[in-house]
Amino acid sequence: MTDFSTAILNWYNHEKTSMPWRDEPDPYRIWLSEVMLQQTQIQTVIPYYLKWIKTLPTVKDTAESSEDVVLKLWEGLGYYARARNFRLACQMITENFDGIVPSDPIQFKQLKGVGDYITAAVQSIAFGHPLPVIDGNVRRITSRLLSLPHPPDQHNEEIMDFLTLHIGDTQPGDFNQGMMDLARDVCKPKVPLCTQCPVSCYCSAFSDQTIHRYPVKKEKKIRPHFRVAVGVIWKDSHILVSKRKSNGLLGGLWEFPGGKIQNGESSPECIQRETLEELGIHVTVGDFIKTIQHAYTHFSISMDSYHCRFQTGEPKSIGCSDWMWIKRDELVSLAFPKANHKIFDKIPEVSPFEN
DNA sequence: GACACGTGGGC
DNA sequence: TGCCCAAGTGT
Repeated sequence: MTDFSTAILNWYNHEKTSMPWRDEPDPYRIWLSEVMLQQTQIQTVIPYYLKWIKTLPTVKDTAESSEDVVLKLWEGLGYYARARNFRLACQMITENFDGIVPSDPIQFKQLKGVGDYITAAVQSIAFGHPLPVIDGNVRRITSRLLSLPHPPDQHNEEIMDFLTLHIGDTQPGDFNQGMMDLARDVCKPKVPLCTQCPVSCYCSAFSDQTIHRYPVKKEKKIRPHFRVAVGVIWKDSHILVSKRKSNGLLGGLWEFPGGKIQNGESSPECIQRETLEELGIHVTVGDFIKTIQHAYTHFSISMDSYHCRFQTGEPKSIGCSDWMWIKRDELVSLAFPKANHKIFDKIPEVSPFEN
């Protein structure tokens, strides 16, 4: 136990904020919270976490659930592979470990969606293994403590050495959470509150008055912009939705058929081409509905939507994993990316092609 | 090691 | 408004 680790633990025990999974004895629930917290802030996670443990309270429940149920619970959280992998990992535990979350870090890390961070977090918090977590918060605070001269990704070894020196073997979970909480609440990205920091006396950047230089930033990349067109395809009072292939962007979620607009192509032409390519059907394009702007992390889109009338062909899953005709009111029960809800809100109860 | 992979909030 | 940031993992 070093003076530094004592300062972290004292701060943590005094300032500890309440979260539904904090002091939770069940490794499954701690693990679920860590999966949801990847690249996602606490206030966003809380309602999703509570809904999940109410619906799927144990490893066995998640292992026996369907992918659709899991994606519906995750709808709006983003990074949907997390949900698919967590379900697969629970199935692995049911089959190989008798439904018990492994307390051996080597075995635990074999599970789908479990990397260095999740392993260290769950194994330290739930089982007391002295494994340091390295997340975005820890990288930032360590960059400042040690005045690391390059972006933190290039200093993994120094960061790990520093944490290994201080984590101790009596309260590794509290130390890890203390480091993350302190970095989040005090050693903030833009305006660090150094006067409130219990470890400023150990901080190289603070003593040099160069906090603002750290962490050293990587060069940023430009994000491409895509134009997309989709059709709300009517056959009598039903509309057609297709399910995206289960890997890749928004994998396994339902959407309106459509795709990227090609050079020189109009939105209606794009919809006719995409519905033929993806589903093997012919449609006519009717009234324009609206255009939606949506920004993802690595690209942005503008999406035109049109009412369409189904003409000929029997839908086939060519460029998608599934399709179905649904009534307008059934749409609310489906897993849907947020952008498509904005179109859904504009859809009338009855087909615009009815008399 | 670089890139794909979502979404909401802050300023 | 546009850009940055947030409890990472898989390929």
